[in-house]
Amino acid sequence: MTSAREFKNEVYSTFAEVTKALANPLRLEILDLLLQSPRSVDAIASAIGQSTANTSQHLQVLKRSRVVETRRFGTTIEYALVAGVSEVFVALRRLAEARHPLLDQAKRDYFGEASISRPALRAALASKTAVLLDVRPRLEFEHAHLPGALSIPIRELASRLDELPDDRLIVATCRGPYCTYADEAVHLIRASGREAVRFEDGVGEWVADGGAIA
Amino acid sequence: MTSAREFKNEVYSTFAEVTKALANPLRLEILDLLLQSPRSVDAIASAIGQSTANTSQHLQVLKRSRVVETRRFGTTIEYALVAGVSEVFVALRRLAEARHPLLDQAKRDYFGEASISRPALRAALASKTAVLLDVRPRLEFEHAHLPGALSIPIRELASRLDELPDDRLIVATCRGPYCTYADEAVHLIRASGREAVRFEDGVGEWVADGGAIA
DNA sequence: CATGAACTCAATATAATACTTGATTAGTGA
DNA sequence: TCACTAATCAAGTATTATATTGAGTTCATG
Repeated sequence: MTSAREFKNEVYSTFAEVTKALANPLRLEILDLLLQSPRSVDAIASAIGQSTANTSQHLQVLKRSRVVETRRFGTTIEYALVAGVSEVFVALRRLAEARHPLLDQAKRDYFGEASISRPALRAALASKTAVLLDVRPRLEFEHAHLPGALSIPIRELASRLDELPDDRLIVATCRGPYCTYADEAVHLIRASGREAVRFEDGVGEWVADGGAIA
Repeated sequence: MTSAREFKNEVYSTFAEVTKALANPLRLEILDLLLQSPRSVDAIASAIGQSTANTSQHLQVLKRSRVVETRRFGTTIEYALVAGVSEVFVALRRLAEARHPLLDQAKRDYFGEASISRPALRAALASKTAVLLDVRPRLEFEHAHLPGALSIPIRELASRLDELPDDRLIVATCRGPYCTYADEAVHLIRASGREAVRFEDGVGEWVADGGAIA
């Protein structure tokens, strides 16, 4: 019979297997990507700027602690978040931001763009004074998006600016608060003479908080 | 001007400072203790069965990542959780348990005790067919407890059994699902001829979920 | 100001992690 | 079967984390 102390050791060690999987910047970046949609190893590797081998090894770590799961399609293997992970991820990010206001500061310093909050966005959409523009790649948009959002991937935006109304505020959104696509979009749209701001959160936060998705 | 990649590195590295603090079994056990009430270094050290020096160093890690904070009282220094941490901790524990059913299994195998769920407890308390007994140390009880709970610390329970009603179900609760005091209490109370079960969660979970506290 | 208690710090040995390189496996299609 | 692509594995090195020991602080009290 094991002692109560051994039992505790086992419990907290098992618990720590999950937290250790989250204890690495690259793996957090990977989870942030997977929060949007499942991806292949190669796609993740190029998104985070790492070698395939290194990316694969990080993915093994996440898989071993059952934070992600895999499906095979021919020669490619698709990694996806396990249910329940997105809630923890978003909660953790909130905590990190509350403890380190510099995160927010760094973002502001770097981009200097205006952003719109969730309640303000809701109000603006309801009164039809704004439209929501999702600039993520088509696949991610199709996987999940906010209701009423327009989809123009950032790569196509420059050539499709004429699809945007010019009498409303354009609210650009992408993966999350650290995704820079929305900021690029704001630049582009403003250059065309329209008004634009970025959504201060992102699709990930909204969905994790139970926001309706289409 | 920093590149978008450097900005991302900074963001996820800062983020990982928090997750790294959680990536160790002893530190998780410490957080589980602090979820109940603030404590001195010595108290934590003896609770987790580690040297004062080692405990102090783990606490420094938690403090550096701003997961805990300190207050000095004379020669003793009290460590406490920072606001927002308990939510993350409980969410993480849920995820860990969902991924590792063995945790639950191990608990059941070891204790073999019956437990009562939250809705069932609410109903039983409302109909006055059960009383809730909190067996944590007095200080923790005073720091926060569930409404209507009776307080008899586990050490005093054997000599105070006559304070318990003998016509109602006694529901024992302590810190959390891995705290073994509640199981010991159930043993003792059953030996006195009364009916007893443990509460399947613990005070920590209930409070983190917004349950009313006295 | 000397003492003891509560805690922190510094130095060390050991163990675990991260990233690279190059080899290997699994599946696809000519 | 052969070549090609996607992914994993294995080995080596550099870095980082952990627990122990013993010394050093800080503060209340006589």
